[in-house]
Amino acid sequence: MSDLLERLRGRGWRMTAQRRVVAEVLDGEHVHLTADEVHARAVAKLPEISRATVYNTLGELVSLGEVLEVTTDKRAKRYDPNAHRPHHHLVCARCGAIRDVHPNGNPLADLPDSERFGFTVSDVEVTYRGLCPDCAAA
Amino acid sequence: MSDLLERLRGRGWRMTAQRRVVAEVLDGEHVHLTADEVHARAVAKLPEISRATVYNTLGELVSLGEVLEVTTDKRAKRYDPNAHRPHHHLVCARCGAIRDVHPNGNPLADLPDSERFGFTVSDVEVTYRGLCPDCAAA
DNA sequence: CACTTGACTTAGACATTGTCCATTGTAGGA
DNA sequence: TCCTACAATGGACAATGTCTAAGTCAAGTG
Ligand SMILES: [Mn+2]
Ligand SMILES: [Mn+2]
Ligand SMILES: [Zn+2]
Ligand SMILES: [Zn+2]
Repeated sequence: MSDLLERLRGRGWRMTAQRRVVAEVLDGEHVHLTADEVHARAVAKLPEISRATVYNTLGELVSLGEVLEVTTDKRAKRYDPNAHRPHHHLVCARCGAIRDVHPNGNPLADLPDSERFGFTVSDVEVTYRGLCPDCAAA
Repeated sequence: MSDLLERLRGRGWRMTAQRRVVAEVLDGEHVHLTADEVHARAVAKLPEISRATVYNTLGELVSLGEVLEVTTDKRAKRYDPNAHRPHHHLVCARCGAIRDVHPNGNPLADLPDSERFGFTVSDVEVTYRGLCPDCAAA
């Protein structure tokens, strides 16, 4: 994550202990934490960090394009550090586990003009749902 | 919507003024109202209907498969009476307008086994985003 | 290194969306 | 018409997210 911290510093970010900790928490593959989960993990490293700062920092990271906001469930937004390789999501309907996936083809091309209603279509999100191996076994 | 009411009566639903009004509100093409929007429209027809009843009734309609829950924005769930023809959604990123769309192809087939991580994949949701004609003009 | 300043953090109030429960009301059958 | 199980109600509560006023501090300046 020092890559991320370097980029942020280069963008004029003031480097604080709080921001460093949030950036550290958002590291890894298939990481899709809610704001409160980020806060809980950040508190473990920096007990006095506040909820508001976690929300603020996540919002800034999203604005900067360094983190994606994903809404695979109807409850809380999730924050995804894998912002550099476009991808979609596979979600377990039972336990909520989320994996990054890279489907073949281009779903944008599958939407004919007659189904665009004059919209300028620029983006598409695909969410696959099913049961993860553990939940399917149970 | 008397189709819907007939089906519901056939399923043993007790018919109340409240349920009738909620069913009436959920009629039409490209209808994707939030619970509070449904409540506001229901109140116009039946002033004493409560918020809890609207939530309860929507939940029941979803359980019965007569209405779909869609989460095209990160705020409130939306309720979609078009539950009988599978479809996806096209959303204006600026004003939130939502249209039902029917893309070509089968996105499930575009997810290779190597990208399924052992999941049993059963469903896929596709959300197209862009600007509606009005918002693109502005 | 000390100073300064505006950006950052904090705690908690507030807002929105949704759920739950005890009480009251009523649809529909006997 | 009466009964009763099911439904509606209002309000408390919960979860998630936003906002603000006041205090704090990173980092540039000299
Ligand atoms: Mn992801
Ligand atoms: Mn729809
Ligand atoms: Zn699972
Ligand atoms: Zn629009």
